[in-house]
Amino acid sequence: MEYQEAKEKFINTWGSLGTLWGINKAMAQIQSLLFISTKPLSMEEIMAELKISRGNTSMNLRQLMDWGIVTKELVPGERKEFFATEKDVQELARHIAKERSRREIKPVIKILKEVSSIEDDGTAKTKELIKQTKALFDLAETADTMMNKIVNQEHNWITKSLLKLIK
Amino acid sequence: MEYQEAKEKFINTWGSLGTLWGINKAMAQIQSLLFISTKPLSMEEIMAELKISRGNTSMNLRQLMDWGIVTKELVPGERKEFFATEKDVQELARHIAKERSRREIKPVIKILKEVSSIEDDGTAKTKELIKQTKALFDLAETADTMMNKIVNQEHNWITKSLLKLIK
DNA sequence: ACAAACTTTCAATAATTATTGAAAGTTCAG
DNA sequence: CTGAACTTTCAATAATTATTGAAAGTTTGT
Repeated sequence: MEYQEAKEKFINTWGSLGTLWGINKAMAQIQSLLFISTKPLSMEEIMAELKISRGNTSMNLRQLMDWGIVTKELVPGERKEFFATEKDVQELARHIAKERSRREIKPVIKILKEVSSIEDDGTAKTKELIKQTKALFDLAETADTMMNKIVNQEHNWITKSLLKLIK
Repeated sequence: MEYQEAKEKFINTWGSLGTLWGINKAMAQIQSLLFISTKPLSMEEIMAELKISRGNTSMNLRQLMDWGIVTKELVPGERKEFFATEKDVQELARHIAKERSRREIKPVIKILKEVSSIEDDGTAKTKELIKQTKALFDLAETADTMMNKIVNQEHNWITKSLLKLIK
C-alpha cells in the first residue's frame, strides 16, 4: 500500500465511522484530510481533494470551527483563507468530548433528573419509572464526569494511574 | 408533571439521543419503553404505545436482541411473545460498549494500524500520515481497552478507585 | 392435517438528511 | 468607490434511512 491508497483508506474509514456515530460524512472527511495534511488547505484544495461542492465545504468547515477543532489560518500574501485542524489527538479528543457533553449529554441528564423527580404516587409503574430513570441519571452523570475529568486536566499522571489500575 | 407526561418525555428524549448517536429512533424508543415497564410487553402493546407499525416493531426488536439488550420472555399460557430489556444499567452499558467496540471500533483500529504501517518513503506527507494515524491508533486502542476493562469486570472496586482518583 | 394466532419479510413509500450550485454577501487592493 | 476575489447562504434536488402494510412464513392447539 502506498501513500495515495493509504490516504484514501484513512479518509474513507474516518468518514464512515463518523456516519455511524451521527456525524456527517463530509465533515468527518474534511477533518481527516486536514489532520494528515502537512499544511493548511484552502477551500479549493479541499473541494478538489474530496470532490464536494463549495457550499458543502463551506458549511462543514463552519461546523468544524463551531466544534472548535478547525481554525482559519491566514497565510501572508494570500487573499483566500486556509484551514487547519487541531493536530494533537489528545486536544482533539478533549474538544470533542467537551462539546458532546455540553450539547448532548448535559441536556439529557437534565431531563433524566426532572423525570426521576416526579412525585411518587405509590403505583408500581411510577415507582419503576423513578427507579430506572434515577439509575440512568446516576450512570450518565458518573460517565459524563469521568469523561470530562479524564479528558480535561493535564493528565499524564491520571492516564498512567488509570492504565495501571485497569491493565 | 405526572406519570404519563414524564414517561413520554423520557421515551422521546431517549429517542432523540439515540438519533444523535446513530441509533434509530424506534429502536431507542422501544428499548426505553421496556426499560421503564413493570412487565414484559407484547408486540401489540409496543405498537400501540409508540404508534409504530408491526413491521417496524418486529425489525427493531430483532436488532435489540442482536445487540443483546432485549430478550423474549415466554409468558405461561400465552401464545404470543413478550419482550423485556436488561434492567440493570451497568449490564446495559456493558453490552452496548462491548458491541460497539466489536462492530465499530475494532475494525477502525485495524485500518488505522494498516494505514500507519505503510512504508516510509521519506516524503513529508507520508511521514505526516504515518505519524498522525499512529497517534490516532494509540488513542483509539487505549480508549477501547479502557472502555472494555471498565465495563467488563465485576468492577465495583475499580469504579470506586477510579472515582476516588478523578473526583 | 388444518386453521387460527401470531411473527417476519420486503417492496413500496415516506421522512429525513446531505449536497449542490448559483445568487447574494463580503472584503480588499488600487 | 469599484470590481475582482473570495465566502456564505439557501432553495432545489439527490441520497440515504426509516417506516409501512400486506403477503408469506411459522407455530401450536385440536
